[in-house]
This record gives sequence, structure tokens and C-alpha cells, in this order.
Amino acid sequence: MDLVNELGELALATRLKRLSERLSADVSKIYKESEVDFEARWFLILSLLEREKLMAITEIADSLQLSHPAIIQLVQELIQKNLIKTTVDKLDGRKRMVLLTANGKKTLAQIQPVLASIKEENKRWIAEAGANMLTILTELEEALDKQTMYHRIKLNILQQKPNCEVE
Amino acid sequence: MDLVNELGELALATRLKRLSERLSADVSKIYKESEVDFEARWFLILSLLEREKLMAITEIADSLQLSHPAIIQLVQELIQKNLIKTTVDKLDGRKRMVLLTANGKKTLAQIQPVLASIKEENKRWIAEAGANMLTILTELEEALDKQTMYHRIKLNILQQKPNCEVE
DNA sequence: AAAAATTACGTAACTACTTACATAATTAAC
DNA sequence: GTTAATTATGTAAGTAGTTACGTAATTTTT
Repeated sequence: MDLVNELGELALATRLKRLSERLSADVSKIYKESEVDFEARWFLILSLLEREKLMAITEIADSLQLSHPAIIQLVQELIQKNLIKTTVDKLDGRKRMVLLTANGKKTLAQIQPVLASIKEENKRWIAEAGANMLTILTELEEALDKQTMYHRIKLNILQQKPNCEVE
Repeated sequence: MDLVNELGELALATRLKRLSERLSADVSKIYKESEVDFEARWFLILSLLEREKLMAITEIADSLQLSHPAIIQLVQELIQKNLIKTTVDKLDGRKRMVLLTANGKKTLAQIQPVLASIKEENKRWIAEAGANMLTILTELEEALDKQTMYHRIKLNILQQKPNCEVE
């Protein structure tokens, strides 16, 4: 039997990671086979720019919960692919504002049918497993927002100690 | 609002990854603060060797669903830490068999209280969110074992095409 | 038993990030 | 209005993996 499943709550992170990578790998394969030149890792930043129109590097990093060097790297790649462009903010010379190019908007439009299929099949998969996965994820995330796992485990460990001194 | 949550089924992998990394990071912090010199990434291979006693590099890689170069790297690190050792298999000269050292066994014993706390708090966290997470993960994994997400999306995309030719 | 195929391991180079650090521009404090 | 603190970006080096490829040992085929 698989050790990771056997370990139960001790290997939760591993299973979440495996599941995440399994999904990512399959979606990447789907994009590669589509007619559009598109990579899975471009999706979030392009979607964000579609919604927000104009954002600085750090704003993007904060929004996507990635480090700013990761965004700089992505931005470089997307500029080369002519999907986005940048301008220096007139009011704040430190800020490099990022926005979609016409080509970027077109590319986002072109992958819509693929996105619709991905969304539909993810929905179906979750339903098949009889789970309300999105609700559960939200609840799990919110529980960690209230109190981090670090804090929880720390308290638990500290509560082990007094027992040693009992009697 | 957070784009990733807004995207729903289109950003499932991102949320699973974030959740996984959030848990990993906190557990790493806990190990670092413990008296034992222990890293989160050592846990699976050491647990595996505790159960199986003696395994070749490739067997470990297959068991943990990691590439064999990843295991070679881990094995190098764990040998330096004197937690495992290796011998060449007498029957098959290609195989490098890996096993725990006495120190490795001791170290595993030493982190048991920490592991108990982690397990307990993970259990509590999942219960708090009202989810039977382990069951759900198993069902989600089994659904993907039956049919990969790649296959599902591929079929869905192909079913989009005939509509173009209708009438 | 020699040739061909397979398996096991090792190394190198790449990937998608991260942290740490440096610098320039802006803002706040005095 | 300087000085100090902060913020935004950029760069370098590290991390935990991966894929690609080479070689040695074993097994299979003929």
C-alpha cells in the first residue's frame, strides 16, 4: 500500500501537492496540444491583468501570492511573447506598470473554449467524487487564516510538556 | 477579492498547491524549532525505510512517486547526516540498497512527539472545516486513476468540434 | 553464448520558483 | 529641506525538484 496514504494526516501536504501537480501537468499538456501558444503558468497573471487592466510588479506579486522576482521573470517572458507591455508610472518613478497588449487580449479570447472545457471537467470530476471541493477548500483556508498550522502545532507541543511535570 | 478563489474550478491546482505549501512551511518551521536536527523532506524516505528496511534507489523513487535523481540527492544528504547507509546488492550489482542507521532509527524515535502533535492538529483542522478531507482526497485521486484529467478535457474539447458542423 | 534489450544508477542541465541583498525613487520626520 | 525610513524593482544565488542522457550490470532472445 502507498505509504503516503497510510500516513493519513501526516502526509496531507504531499497528497495536496501530488494532486495539484497531476492537474497542472494534464492542463499543460492540453494547452500544448491546442493551436494557441499558451502556457499554464501565464494564465493567472493574464487573467489578473484582464480584470485590473494596469498593475505594478509588486501589486501583481501580492495579488497572486508570489514573490516579486517570480513576477519580474514572468513579465519578461510575456513581453517577449508580446502578450503584455510595461510603462513607467508618471506619478511614481519606481513603479513599472504592466498591461495586456492587443495580442494578449486576443490570446486570452482564443483559449476561452479550452478554459470552458477545463472548468467543466474539473466540476464534473469533483462532483464524481461526491465532494463540494471548492467549499471545503475555502473552509480549510479560512480555518488556517484564523490560526496558522504553525500556531496550532506549537500550542499542541507546548501542552505536551506540562504532562511531564504532573505528579 | 482574490482572483484565484474567484476563478473557481479554473484555479483548483493553484489552491491545492498553496494549501500544500502553507502546511509544509509551517511544519518545517516546527521541525527547525525542535531540538532534533530534522527536515520535513526527510520524513517520507525515512518512514519508508523504517517500514521496508532495505530498498534500492529506484524502488524508493517509485514508492514515493519521485524521480530517481531526486532520491539519489536525498540519499546523499541523509548519508552525510548519518541517518541512512547504503550497500551494493550481492545478487544484482546494479542495485544500491538503502537502509536506516542506528542514528536514523533514533532520530525517527525522537521526532515522534512532534509527529503526534502534527497529526492531531491536522485532524482537528480538517474537522473544524467540517470536512472528511482524507476520504475526499482518496475519492478525488481514485477518480483521476480511473480517467486522467487530460483524457477528460481532451474528450470534452473534441465534443465541442462537431457542434461547428451542425446544420 | 553472443547480441539485443532492459534495468539501475549517476550526472548535467533545466524549471519555477524562493530568499537575500543592492539600489533607486518616494515619503515621513524633524 | 536634509536625514531617515520605506517602498519598488532588479539581480544573484539557492532549492527541490524535473527531464535528458550516458554507462554499467543484468536479463532475454535467438
